[in-house]
Formats: sequence, structure tokens, C-alpha cells
Amino acid sequence: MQELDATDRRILGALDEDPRLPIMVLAQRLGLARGTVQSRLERMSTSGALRPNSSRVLPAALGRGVAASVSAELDQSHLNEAIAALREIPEVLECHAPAGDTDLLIRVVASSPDDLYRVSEEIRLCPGIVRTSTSMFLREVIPYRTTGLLGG
Amino acid sequence: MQELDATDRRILGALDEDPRLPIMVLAQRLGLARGTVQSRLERMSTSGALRPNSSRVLPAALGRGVAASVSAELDQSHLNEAIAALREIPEVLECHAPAGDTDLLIRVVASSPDDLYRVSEEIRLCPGIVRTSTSMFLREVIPYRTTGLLGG
DNA sequence: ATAAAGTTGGTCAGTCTGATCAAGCTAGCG
DNA sequence: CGCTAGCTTGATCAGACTGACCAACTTTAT
Repeated sequence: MQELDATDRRILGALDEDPRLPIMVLAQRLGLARGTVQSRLERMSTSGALRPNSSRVLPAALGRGVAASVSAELDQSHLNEAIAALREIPEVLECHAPAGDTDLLIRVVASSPDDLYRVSEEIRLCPGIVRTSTSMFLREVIPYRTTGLLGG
Repeated sequence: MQELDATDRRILGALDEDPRLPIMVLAQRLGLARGTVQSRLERMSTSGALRPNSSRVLPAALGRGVAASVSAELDQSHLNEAIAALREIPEVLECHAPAGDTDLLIRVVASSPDDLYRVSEEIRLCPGIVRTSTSMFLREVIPYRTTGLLGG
């Protein structure tokens, strides 16, 4: 993966909101040559610095208005199996291994509190997962964003 | 905000990887009329069902290879001030209010463990924030994704 | 049954894309 | 100091795409 420089970030900034902006418009808006913008866009999308487009979709728009965080403790000899099983659950959006007492921190969504119960049960049933603790999000205080990082 | 139907999801699925795919290609790949794809894309981007494009950028590509979760306890009479202050910190990617003992769960990134220390200190200094506990992510086990939800 | 909303397929002028090239700039290196 | 490698620029071309229309048809909800 590649580190994005100031020009890349300016391009991304200008593409915010509308990723289908014509390259020529971008170029003149940023004071760059068309070829420059074109090659940089090309590079960014092949270098793996961007998530798939669908990561832009708000889960709420897909009928999953309930979000939560599940922390899981696991039998570490089955770590890889557990991860593979989690990957199969579509409601699992993200999973991190934090330093500290919990082994995995899992971000999930669901269509309702009741559905959240189902999802967390599915997680509990993954091989290698010993115990889970689910904490539902009452409110999304700051929605996910990267915008501030583009500037610096 | 609008709930996305099966057609919307198919369009989004086809746009994964390359959001600049020509509309005509999309249309014939999905067996839809060009006008349909065009109007749906239009609707999706104006209805607020999508995050800004820059949310696709991996923080690591912006030099923030370290991720962490900060849980904060706060003086609830200053809730709004605290949130406003957090919003000013670019390294704060996301913030949720969970049910339970912690008041806010904050997703942050930083350029190094040392920088993470700085960021969590900045959070601790926000008005209304009483106590924080930072837990660094050793590993991103499952990177953020929504793909699985598009299908169902 | 009927109205509203969404879909389809067609057309149009104007614009954009991707590819390619030669030339200019800049930084790093011997 | 002069060279190379890697970007950037500006230009050109044929071909494809866009956004805006429209009339007709289908679906959905009332």
C-alpha cells in the first residue's frame, strides 16, 4: 500500500460528495494537468489505499439501523477458526484485536434490538469464542469520517 | 434518508471496486435501462444514504497506521461541548454513545504509539470529559466492509 | 379501478475518456 | 557538476459517455 501525498489528498478532497466528477473538471479545479489527475486516480485505486465503494453505504440504508460493539473472549488455540467464522457473518462490519483483556472487538449492525440478539448469538456460537459481551449503541454521535485527515 | 431496495444494492455491488464505471456499462451488466441506473444513482447520492467518498481512504494511507478505541466517561451536563470538541480532532474517526457504563466510545487513529498518546491526551482535555481509557488495536482482523449486507 | 410512481427504450448535442507523445521539471547520485 | 529516473505538462485523436428529453408501458398503492 502506498502513502498518499498532498496532491492525492487534494484530489480525494475534491472528489468528496461526488466520486463521479469528470476528471477534466477536477483537473482545472485543482490547477493540475488532466493526465496528472488521471494517473493518480489510477494509482490510488490500484494501490489498495481505498476501501471498496460499498463501504460508503450507511448500514441504516440497508435496513440495519441498530449498531453495537461486541467484545469477545476466545480460546486462543482456535483464533483463526473464530475469525473465519466471523467473516461469514454479514452483520460483522469490522473486527479488531485490541491490547488488553478482551481478545476481539467486533463492530456489528442489526435491523432491530431483537435482531441484534440474534447476531450476537451467532457470534457466541463461532468456534473458539468463549464469551461475549454486547453493548448496543444508543446514538451515533460522530458518524465515520476521514475528511479531517486529508488536510494534514 | 432512504432505504435502498434490491436494485439499488445491485447497482452498488457492481460499483464496488470502481465507482467510476460508466453508467451504460453498469446498465447492460445489470440488465437495466440506462435511465434507471442514472436516476437511482442520482437519488442515492442525494438522499444521504452514502458517506462522503473520502471515507473510503484507509487511514494507514494517510500516515495513521495506529488505530485505537478510547472510552470516555463524562460530566453529562457538558455533553454537547464535549462532542463539539471531539469533532474538532481530526484523528477522531467516529464516536458512539453506548448503553452501559462508558459514556462515549471513540474510534481514533494516530501515526505512532507516541502520537496515539498525544491524541488520547487531546481527548482527555476536552471540556466535560472526566476520564478516558485507551485501548490500542494490535491488529485489524476484519477490515471495515459492508459488502455482505448488500446481498440481503 | 385509477392515480402516482417507476421503468423502458429511443434520440440528441456536447463533452469526456483513455491512449499516446514529446518536452519540461525536480530530486537524488556518482 | 551533469545525469538519470520519475513526475508533470500540454496537446492530439477517435470513440464512447453524459445529461436531458420524451412517449409508452408496468407496477404499486389507494
